[in-house]
Amino acid sequence: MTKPEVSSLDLHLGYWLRMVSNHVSHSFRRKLEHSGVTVAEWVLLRKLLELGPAAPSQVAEALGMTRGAISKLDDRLLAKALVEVRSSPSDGRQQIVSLSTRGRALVPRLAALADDNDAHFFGALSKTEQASLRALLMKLVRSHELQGTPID
Amino acid sequence: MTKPEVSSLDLHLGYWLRMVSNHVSHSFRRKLEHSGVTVAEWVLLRKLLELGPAAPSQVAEALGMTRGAISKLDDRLLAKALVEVRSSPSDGRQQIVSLSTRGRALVPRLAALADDNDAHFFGALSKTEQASLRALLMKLVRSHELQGTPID
DNA sequence: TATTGTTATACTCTATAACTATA
DNA sequence: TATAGTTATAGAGTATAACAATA
Repeated sequence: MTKPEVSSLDLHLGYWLRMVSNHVSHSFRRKLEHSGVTVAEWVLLRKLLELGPAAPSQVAEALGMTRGAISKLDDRLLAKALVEVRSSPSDGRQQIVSLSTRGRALVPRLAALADDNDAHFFGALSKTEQASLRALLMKLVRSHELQGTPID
Repeated sequence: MTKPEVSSLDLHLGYWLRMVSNHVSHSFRRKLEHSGVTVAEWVLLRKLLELGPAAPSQVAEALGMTRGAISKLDDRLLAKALVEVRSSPSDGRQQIVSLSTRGRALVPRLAALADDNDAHFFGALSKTEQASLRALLMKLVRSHELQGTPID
C-alpha cells in the first residue's frame, strides 16, 4: 500500500472544468449586469432566437430544464418586455413565446458581450488551441447527447 | 451587410464550456447525494486535505471565495462532524479548521466518486484527448491566475 | 386521463455589508 | 484602527410536487 488515499486529488478534469467555467460565467454575469439581464435569461433569449416562436415546454426540453424553471424565466423576461406570449390557436393549453422587438434588438448586443468575454478568456489560447478546445467540448456534448444547458 | 446579426450564436466557447461543466457537476451532485455532502462541501473538504489545518480566511483565499461563504460551509461541515475547529493559541481572533477523523475517512470515498464521474464523462475521449483537455484548461487557469473555484 | 403551464416550497451557492471580538 | 470571523439579507438558479385548465 503506497498511500493511494486520494489518488487523484488534483487530477479531476471535472474540477478544472468547473473552475474555468465558473470564472468565465462569473465574468460574463458582470458584463451582463449593465443590460439588466442574467445569464439564465440570456441563454433563454438566445435559444428563442434560435428556435423562433416556441412553446415553453419545447424550450424546457431544448435547454434541459424543467417547465417550472422556464416559467419563472419567462415571467421575468415578460416583465422586462423582452418576450411576448400568446396562446396557441389550436390548443388552448399551449402558449407560444417569442422575442419582442426589444428582445430581438437586445440579443445581438448581448452576443457582443459574450464575444468580448470569450475573447478575454480564451484569448490566452492560440487559434489552434481554441479550435481544439471547441472540438473536445463538442465531442463530449455529442457523446452524451447533452441536450441542454442546465445553467445551474 | 450579409446578416451578421448574432454572428457567433453557437460559437461561444464559454457557452459550451458551461454546458459541459454543468452536466458534469450535476451528475456529480447526484453521486454525492448518497453521502450527504454537497459539491461545495466536497471542494472545501478536498482543499482542507490539501492544506492541512488552516484558518477560514486562508481557505477562502485559496478557493477564491468570501469569508462569509466559507463560514457557512464550515458550519455545515461542523454540524456533520466532518471538520473540527479550534482557536489559534497565538491569536484569539483566528480559528483553525481541520478534517475530523470522520472527514478524513470520507474524503477518499468522495474522491472515488469524483473518479467515477470523471470516467463516465471523459471516458468518451481518448487518453490523448483527455490530456489535451487537461492541458488546455490548465493553461487557462495559469493565464488568468485563477486562484479559486467560485463554485457557483 | 394525459398534457400544458403555473405556483408554492425549498435548497444550494454565493455576495455584500454590517457587526463582534480580538489585536 | 485593522483583522478574523459571524450573521443578516438578498438574489440567482433550479428542482419537486401539487394544482388548474384544457384536451
